[in-house]
Amino acid sequence: MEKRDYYSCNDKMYVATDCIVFGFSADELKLLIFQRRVEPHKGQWSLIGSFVKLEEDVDSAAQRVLSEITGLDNVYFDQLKTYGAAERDPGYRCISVGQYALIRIDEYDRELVEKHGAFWYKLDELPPLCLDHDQMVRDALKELRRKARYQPIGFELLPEKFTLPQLISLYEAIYQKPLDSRNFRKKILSLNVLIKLDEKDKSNSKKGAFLYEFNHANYKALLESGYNFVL
Amino acid sequence: MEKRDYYSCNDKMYVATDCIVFGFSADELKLLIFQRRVEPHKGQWSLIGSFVKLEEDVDSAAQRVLSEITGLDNVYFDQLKTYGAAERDPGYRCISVGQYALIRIDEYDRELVEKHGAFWYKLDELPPLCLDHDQMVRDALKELRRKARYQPIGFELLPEKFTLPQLISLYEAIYQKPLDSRNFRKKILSLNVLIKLDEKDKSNSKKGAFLYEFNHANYKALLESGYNFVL
DNA sequence: ACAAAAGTGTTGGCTGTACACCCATGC
DNA sequence: GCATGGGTGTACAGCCAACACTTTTGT
Repeated sequence: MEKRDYYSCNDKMYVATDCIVFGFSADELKLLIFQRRVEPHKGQWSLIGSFVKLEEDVDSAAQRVLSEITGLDNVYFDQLKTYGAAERDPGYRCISVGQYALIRIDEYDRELVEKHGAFWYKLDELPPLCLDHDQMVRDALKELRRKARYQPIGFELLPEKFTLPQLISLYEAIYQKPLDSRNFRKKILSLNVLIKLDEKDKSNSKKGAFLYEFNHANYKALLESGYNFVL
Repeated sequence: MEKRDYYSCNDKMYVATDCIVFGFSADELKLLIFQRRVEPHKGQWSLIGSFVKLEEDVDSAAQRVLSEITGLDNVYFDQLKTYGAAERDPGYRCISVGQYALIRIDEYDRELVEKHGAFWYKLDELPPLCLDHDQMVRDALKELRRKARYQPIGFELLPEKFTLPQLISLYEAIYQKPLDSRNFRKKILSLNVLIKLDEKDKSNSKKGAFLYEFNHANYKALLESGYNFVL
């Protein structure tokens, strides 16, 4: 960046971005964490993050990190909030922009993840994390629950083709409580954002469950014509 | 800060915080803005903000700025989102944590505000703002609308004692549409978070409207016992 | 034939919304 | 006595929540 610095009488500091990466498999919500590779707190469990570079958007930094560790390029992610307490990082003054990401757990690159020393942990078996990362996880889970009610972001956690029992089980995992399958089906189908396919998935039952796809066009139309639906 | 810098091979940058300051008077939502005093874009209209200092929380920086300009110490504010595009500020690489604040417009220090060259503008008569501040205002308004539905933050914009017609008019200003006063009264009174006083405010009518106070204890209890109310 | 998961409808209660008139007072 | 804003009640509709049985098919 060859620009003049107009602000040089003020303080500069590090800006990091940390990603709270959710996945879903075997009816459980999982989180991707790894062991910190820099001092201080080297070796402690940590969210996946990176410092933001001078010539890089904060969002690009999150995308870069996600892509480095999972091998995925088009991951859904969104900003959570920024953690800016003066003493949050003993390494030096550093603020962190928390972002939460949703990953189709069957698509990520297992080798790449392992090469980086990263692991998927069940949400309720998470070890303690370094710095304020535990707080970030709590905040992200709250935001995921909030957002999943108003936008069908849950689909980001499932494969392209999925069954209704899978979808129900995902929402049960997000809200940590059992849902009534009849009511759930009624609601979700009435939105007209699912395309029923002619295939069945028989991996979980002899009868087999019909596969569905998400209908992006209808969803967009729904949003534009007054989005007052709740899942 | 006399600490060792563990991260010195990474980039440092400026961190600013900008406040989207809402007020309410004469049935209109207003925003506090001022003319930027530093290059580049000196003299252009801008939100109220400051660089964050090394030894200062991001939130403290926002509080400091609000207090400097309005003379108020206990202003309600909350984080909106962080604006981190690499090219957002031509002065140098600088990310900004946007925070929105709600102010009782009758309590702030008029002289102090004027001394800083700040003004209250009606939301729909706002001049163009510098950098990405227009976007911040749009985002803040959206968040204010969202949040006002689930938490009675609207009260932060009214004096300690207020009338129901005032409260209705505030919500009409926030949502930019007329509300049905009977339904609004029913809903808000059923929450049991208002204390009816024996005083009337006769400044707007000969009959006079009863004054109310916000009942913080009942509100807290309501929140704790499963907060499923919507205004 | 039986086990195991998938799929399907109805009802009652509650909540949001639409709607119009009387009340109190100062002038 | 009249003009102005403050305050009140009812009826209908739509939505959410509760609830149990039939279907399919592989073994």
